[in-house]
Amino acid sequence: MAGEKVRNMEEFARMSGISRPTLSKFFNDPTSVRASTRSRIEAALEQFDYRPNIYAMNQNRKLTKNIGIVVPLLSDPYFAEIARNLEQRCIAAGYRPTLFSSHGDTALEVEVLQTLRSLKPAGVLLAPLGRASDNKALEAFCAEVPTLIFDSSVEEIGLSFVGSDNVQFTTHITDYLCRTGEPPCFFEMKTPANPNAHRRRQAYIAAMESFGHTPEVVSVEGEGWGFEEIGRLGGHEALTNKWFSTNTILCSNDRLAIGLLTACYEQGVRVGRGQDCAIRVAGQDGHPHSRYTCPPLTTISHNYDAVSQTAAIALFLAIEGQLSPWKSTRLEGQLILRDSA
Amino acid sequence: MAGEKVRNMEEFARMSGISRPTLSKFFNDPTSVRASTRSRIEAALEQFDYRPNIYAMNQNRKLTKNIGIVVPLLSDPYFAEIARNLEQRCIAAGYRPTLFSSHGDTALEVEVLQTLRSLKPAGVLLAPLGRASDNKALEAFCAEVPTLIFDSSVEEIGLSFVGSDNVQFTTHITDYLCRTGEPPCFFEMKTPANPNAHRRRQAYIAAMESFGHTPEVVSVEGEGWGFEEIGRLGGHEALTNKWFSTNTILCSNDRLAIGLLTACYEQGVRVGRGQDCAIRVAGQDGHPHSRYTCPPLTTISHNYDAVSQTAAIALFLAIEGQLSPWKSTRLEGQLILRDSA
DNA sequence: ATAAATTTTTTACGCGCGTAAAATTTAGCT
DNA sequence: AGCTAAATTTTACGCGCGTAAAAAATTTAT
Repeated sequence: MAGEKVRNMEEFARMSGISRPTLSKFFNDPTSVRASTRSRIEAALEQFDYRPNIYAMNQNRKLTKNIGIVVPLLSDPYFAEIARNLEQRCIAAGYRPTLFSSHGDTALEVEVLQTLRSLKPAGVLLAPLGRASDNKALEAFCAEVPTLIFDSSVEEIGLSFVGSDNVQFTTHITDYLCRTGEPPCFFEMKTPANPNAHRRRQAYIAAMESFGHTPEVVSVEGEGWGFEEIGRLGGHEALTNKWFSTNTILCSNDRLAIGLLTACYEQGVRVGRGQDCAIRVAGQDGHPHSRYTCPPLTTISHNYDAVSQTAAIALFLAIEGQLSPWKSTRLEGQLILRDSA
Repeated sequence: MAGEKVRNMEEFARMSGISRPTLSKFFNDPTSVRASTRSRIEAALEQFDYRPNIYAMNQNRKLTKNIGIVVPLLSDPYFAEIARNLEQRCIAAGYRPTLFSSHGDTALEVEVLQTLRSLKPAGVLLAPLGRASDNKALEAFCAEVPTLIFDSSVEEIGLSFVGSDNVQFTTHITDYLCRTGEPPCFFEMKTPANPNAHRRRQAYIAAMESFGHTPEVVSVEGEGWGFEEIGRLGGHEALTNKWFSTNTILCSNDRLAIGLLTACYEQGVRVGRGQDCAIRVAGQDGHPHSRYTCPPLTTISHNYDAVSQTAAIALFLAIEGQLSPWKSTRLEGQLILRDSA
């Protein structure tokens, strides 16, 4: 690790007494050389400080070891968490992940894809913006680069899709709410950013009807990715105008719920399942912050680990040649019972 | 933009009728060629789909256009937000930023620096882990790569330091709390992750003494970067054992405050400045989430824009040869009054 | 021990672009 | 128009490594 610096592979070949092409093979895949050779190289790496020049490496290689990870909004801890998880898995598998965020902006997402193209990645893990995505650009990109879509599906694009089973999410938590109190109203954005929201609304309606209740959907205005503020403002409006027909509110996602909780606080409405509480609020996503709201938020959580593992493994297999037909994998979530509902 | 693909610069030279060396100059810096030539090249770029191969580009260039951005924990929205801000500034200035997170782990921070080395970046914007950083590794890195330290200072390392004026932060908010109610106790981690926390404690003590009050510091156990949980558990302990000598609590940072608010909720302690409230809680940082706590958190906010602008500009100047002596810039924060205090 | 299979070495070329130096063209100015 | 300064073209080499092919060495099997 420490030791005198070596300028290039040729010099390292001389110093270590191993031919350059063999070293090249080693750095490309350590298991591709005989075990005895490998240990000789590793011993030399201890003595000398040498790392291959990544630019020269990637220049002629048909396939780099780069993997791009793209999320719609890195400042959302949910995406930050899943990105971290994916990043670690890529490193563990010997790839070089690079993190990108579309920052909730269509044009930026397209730019990220452009940047990604020039990185010549072996593969890409992409969570699209959703409704705001430039679908043609996505399609063109997927045709060029092996891309696995996660979180938010966009038709049958890319290698496969891995995400959560939104229908199960909403059905499950709706069922819980119905069994433990008044049936819930559904609180959502009128023009949600991604298709998961539509699935959740539909699942809510279907679940309510199957339980013999009348679904009540409250859709509030608001554009963009500032969900908390949309939830807060929408919450104020809904509370003031008594749009909620029952004392239980299921939010389309946790960030909206967080905003609604703030609105409730600001209107002096007590939230929780206690006798002294006026309404119950539940979210969906298992957002990292949901534990720390007041009251702590009852929600149904993504299986972060399973989603990222499934996505990563599917991409690795595709990169390594194990092509399988397009498939959609949707993982179940887990109900997290807290004080808010 | 759209049009037939061109394989390399030579082919693009033929197609556009402009010599390859001139194109090379153009792609390195568009303003370095005559305006008429520039517009001819830009016209050709509209017709043909060509982007220089970044690997070939960076192979021989003494200085790449890469800039590394390193934060200690990307899943903390505060760092995510400042990283986003820096990223945009780099792009606007014609650089290629790459985002890294140390994920709160010393070994990972060292690994990130290793990875960064092989990227041969023109410069790096680095927010160190702080106490957990491997200072020798940081020093060695800074000696090799132009590095601007931000957020959390580590001796006189790198080009310069840009961050917030923690003394001003704490003095200002302590003053506010003293003027509007009982003087605050100070709530912090016993072994904080970064040096800013020490400055804040000291500034609190100094401020209290200068106002003629007795400082009361409550330090709670807890390791790592799960500040909310540390604040919640420590909050329970402090409330149960009546460690707070006044009804006002100034937290070392917002995430700790968020955890404390949850503890208060769980113990049925009403927080706010109303008559019916038992205690007041304030934070420090202007965390993106602080608006949505219940009650919304009174805090003193970093000047995100100014910090990132100052940091970015300082780095750009250094990269472009305008070397100036090491300097520490600490920017003032702005008090944000909300319901919690 | 000998042949066969595998691995390593030798040799050699090319990737796409940066960059230097000299020759040539173009623009700016009186 | 004529001159100078600046920009562009021509020519040519090199960066560090991937990779192919053939020769040599090593390991494994018989």
